[in-house]
Amino acid sequence: MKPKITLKDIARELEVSISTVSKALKNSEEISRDTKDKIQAFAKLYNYKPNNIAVSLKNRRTKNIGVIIPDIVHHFFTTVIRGIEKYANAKGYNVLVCVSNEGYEREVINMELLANGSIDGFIMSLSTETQQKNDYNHIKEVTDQGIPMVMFDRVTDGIHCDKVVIDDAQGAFLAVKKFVESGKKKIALITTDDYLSVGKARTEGYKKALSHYNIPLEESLILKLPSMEVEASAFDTFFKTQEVDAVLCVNEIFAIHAMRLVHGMNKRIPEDISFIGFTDGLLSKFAMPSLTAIAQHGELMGEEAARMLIEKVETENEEETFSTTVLEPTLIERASTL
Amino acid sequence: MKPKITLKDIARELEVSISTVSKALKNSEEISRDTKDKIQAFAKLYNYKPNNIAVSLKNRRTKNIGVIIPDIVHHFFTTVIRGIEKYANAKGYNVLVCVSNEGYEREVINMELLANGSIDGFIMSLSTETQQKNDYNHIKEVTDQGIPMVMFDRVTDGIHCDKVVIDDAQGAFLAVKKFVESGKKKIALITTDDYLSVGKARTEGYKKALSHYNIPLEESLILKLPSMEVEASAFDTFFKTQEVDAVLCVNEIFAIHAMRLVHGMNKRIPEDISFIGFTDGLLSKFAMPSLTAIAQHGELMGEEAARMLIEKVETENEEETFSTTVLEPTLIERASTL
DNA sequence: AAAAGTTACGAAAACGGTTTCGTGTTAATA
DNA sequence: TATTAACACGAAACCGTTTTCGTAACTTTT
Repeated sequence: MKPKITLKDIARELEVSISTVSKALKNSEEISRDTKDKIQAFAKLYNYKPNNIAVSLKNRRTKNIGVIIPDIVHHFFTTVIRGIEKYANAKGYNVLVCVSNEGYEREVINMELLANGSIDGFIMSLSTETQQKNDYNHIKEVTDQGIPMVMFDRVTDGIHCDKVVIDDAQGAFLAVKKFVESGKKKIALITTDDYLSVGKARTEGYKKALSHYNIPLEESLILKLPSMEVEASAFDTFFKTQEVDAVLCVNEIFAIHAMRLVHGMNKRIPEDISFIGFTDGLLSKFAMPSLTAIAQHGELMGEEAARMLIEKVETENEEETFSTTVLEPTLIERASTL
Repeated sequence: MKPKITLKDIARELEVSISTVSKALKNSEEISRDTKDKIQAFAKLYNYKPNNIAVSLKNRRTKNIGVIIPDIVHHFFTTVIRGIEKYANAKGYNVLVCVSNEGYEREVINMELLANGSIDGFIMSLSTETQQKNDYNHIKEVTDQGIPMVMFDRVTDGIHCDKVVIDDAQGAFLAVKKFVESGKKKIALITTDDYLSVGKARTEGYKKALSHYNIPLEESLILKLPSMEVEASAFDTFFKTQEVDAVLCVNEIFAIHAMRLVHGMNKRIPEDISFIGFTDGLLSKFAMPSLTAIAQHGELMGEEAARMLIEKVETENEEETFSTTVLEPTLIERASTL
């Protein structure tokens, strides 16, 4: 075991000052070729690497960006992280991921933790609990301190910062459009309660599309689940009592579950009932039949968020000016629609 | 915008020394009740929070643990992270996740980055490229520096450290056992090339089980794919040329893909051909028919890894003694087997 | 009343770097 | 030869904490 070597060690060993070593390792013009060669060789030999913590403390820059997501076991969020990593790594930034686990408490803890020096800026998506409580003081505190912040997907008007979202309403609109154009009339929506910003937007898009195509809105065709958990009985009674020929689901799981149920009822997919699901993830691709999906372009979203954040981090913030990037969703057609 | 407040600020404002402030905030006995009250009130008012970077530098402890995984868009790894987070957070540790993206280069970069002061210890799983190159010097360097390290799932004998794995051979054995007990005879294995430690172990378990049940091993029943990508044509010719009544796949994707193919060939699942897949993830649960799976208990694995790591981090390492925890896989029976 | 012990606080070093500003030595200029 | 400039390096401050040690001002003991 050879413990880490420091500038001081090198200085002592080579009988020069610490500042000389520091400069030599940065190839400073101030230091003679000879001395630099000697020091650099020594440093390489002993595999010297500067201590990040010390550098961060001195520079007041960490080259880390903090990401807080509600759930790591969730395809969409992981694709966003992938996008963030991609851009950030290319720019020489390190990504620290923390998980709020959909809870307010952990979101606060993680933010405070990272905010106290560990990162140069935040990228985050709100936990459901935070959105339900509608309490954003922990976030306001961070932005008030001048720490750059970008919110994505689950955002709020309550915070003044850069944002990147997809046009969820437009996604729902696209789905309904697809249904209508293939002759569907009784179009159902399976969603969660409105506490999630995205859920609300999707419902709006659904309604707008119906009215745009002159299809009367029937509230009974909207199934609202209290949470993201699949409640089998709710699905059951819904499909037993409602006449539908197309179903839009706000997530893959709902869609897959519904398709199974319908399959068991001896209806054909997509002829008798078509399906479209939000969040083009693994399940959509591998479902049986494969599920037509509204892609949310998580990776792109992540890249964009990282781009915005790093931009803010690296410019001396002259004036505070925030923008929101709205990504367009795309319909990925598969076997569950005509 | 109110920038962060430091000890120095408080000291200046209250006309005491920095040390007094520091002690007062830690409720030191050395400081009088009056002074402590005054300082604590002031600190609370201005929402003072110590700078983590400075504390880390001083204490040479970060309370962070670094996790390096090959892929974030992967259910198994995310469940492991969930387990790590669960244990680590409970112990007051923060988890920093970095992604090697299955590449050697990024694995090295991430390790060096985190190793230089950002974390107290590592939990990692090898990238495929690293396993292919069989080059572990970057890891050796870290452990040589005395930084605690726990490897999970994709581990190597080349590194001397704590490990936690599941008994992959046993998992394959369980699957074959299940097949045999339901009367299957022509048992196929779909796997990747042996460069992954886990793949090798699974193949071994498969072979061992066959011999245990006196079933002749037919190499032609083993389909080896060059990568994790599904090569449709390879699957196609395999199922067209081979007579099989049961298939064990090393991952969900292979299994789902094969099931689809077989479905299209008008064979019944599970009656004509049964399926079992490794890694009980989302796809297994929602496949059609649902897939009998070998659960790898990612969350448990994560918890165990975190436990081992924090144990090492917190004890003054008297002597170096390493252990490997082997988790037992479980067969989750679903509709794809009899 | 002198000696010893408390109490309450401050000075300073340390963590591991970066960076500004000197300064002694040599080389170039007047 | 005296003056100046270039060169090569070191001292020291600084980032924001923690912690050891020293000490002035009281209080207690004898």
